[in-house]
Amino acid sequence: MCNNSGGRGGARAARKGPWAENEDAQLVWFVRLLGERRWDFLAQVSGLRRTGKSCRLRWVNYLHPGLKRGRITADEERLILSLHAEWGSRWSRIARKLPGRTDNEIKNYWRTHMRKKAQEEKMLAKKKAVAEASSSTTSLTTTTCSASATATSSRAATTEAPQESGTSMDDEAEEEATTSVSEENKAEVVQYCSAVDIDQLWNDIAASESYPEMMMSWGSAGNVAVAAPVEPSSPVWEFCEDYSLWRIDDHEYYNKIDQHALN
DNA sequence: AAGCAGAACAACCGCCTACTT
DNA sequence: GAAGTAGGCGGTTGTTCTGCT
Repeated sequence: MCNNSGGRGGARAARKGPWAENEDAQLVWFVRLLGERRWDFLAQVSGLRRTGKSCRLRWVNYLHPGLKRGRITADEERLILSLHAEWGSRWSRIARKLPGRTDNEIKNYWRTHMRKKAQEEKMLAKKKAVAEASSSTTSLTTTTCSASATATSSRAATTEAPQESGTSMDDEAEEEATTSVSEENKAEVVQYCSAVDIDQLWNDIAASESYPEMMMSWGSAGNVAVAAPVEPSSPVWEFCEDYSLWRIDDHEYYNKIDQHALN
């Protein structure tokens, strides 16, 4: 029903594969400007040769400022386990209970860790059941298998806790340091964006027959990096350019952030 | 150092639902 | 109410990273 390329007049073939840094920067810039909506439109006017879907996914899973990077902690794992036991594969729902984690992240984590554990437990239980007298163990259902798997995994997670929690502490400290800076930066962005009423902007865009040209005139034209100096110069873009905003998991980036905060 | 296997992560695809016209 | 569209979701695949031999 919904075609990926969607939107009006999308003649160019959408680009696929890994995102380049300039694409990320471009996306961040336009999301800050236009908000997290109308992804097809955003994809079109930003000059990114990506589908709206792809843009949204990139933003939600990788570029969103609220994202927590680093390994899933023992606490998070326990939460995932219990929520998965309750809701099943409702990843987005589970993700809402884990601030800073995306459904994709949790889904991947489950695939690589938990499912394997669950399967192992299942196999063990099966072997055990076969080994034992078949008469007494006929009531071993799939449900109980997975339940025991969950319980065991949970226990395993607890034993791993010391090592993992150490990492998470570091991550949290690091994240906290970053957050304070990004808040500062956000303030700059908000200050800039508040100069323009975004809703009014959307209305104007909707009313305009030639909105792509209108947007292009802002300096997208397929390359914000080059066109960025157009008036008014965006603090977002400057920040992206100077501090590689898109590489939010990069330690070097964090260091730069800290330096930026001190200046 | 090279090769391999498994883990981790990023991205795409297809379907579904909610919303708009 | 029907049709079309945008966005969200879960499943899956492809790529990169990491540790081991």
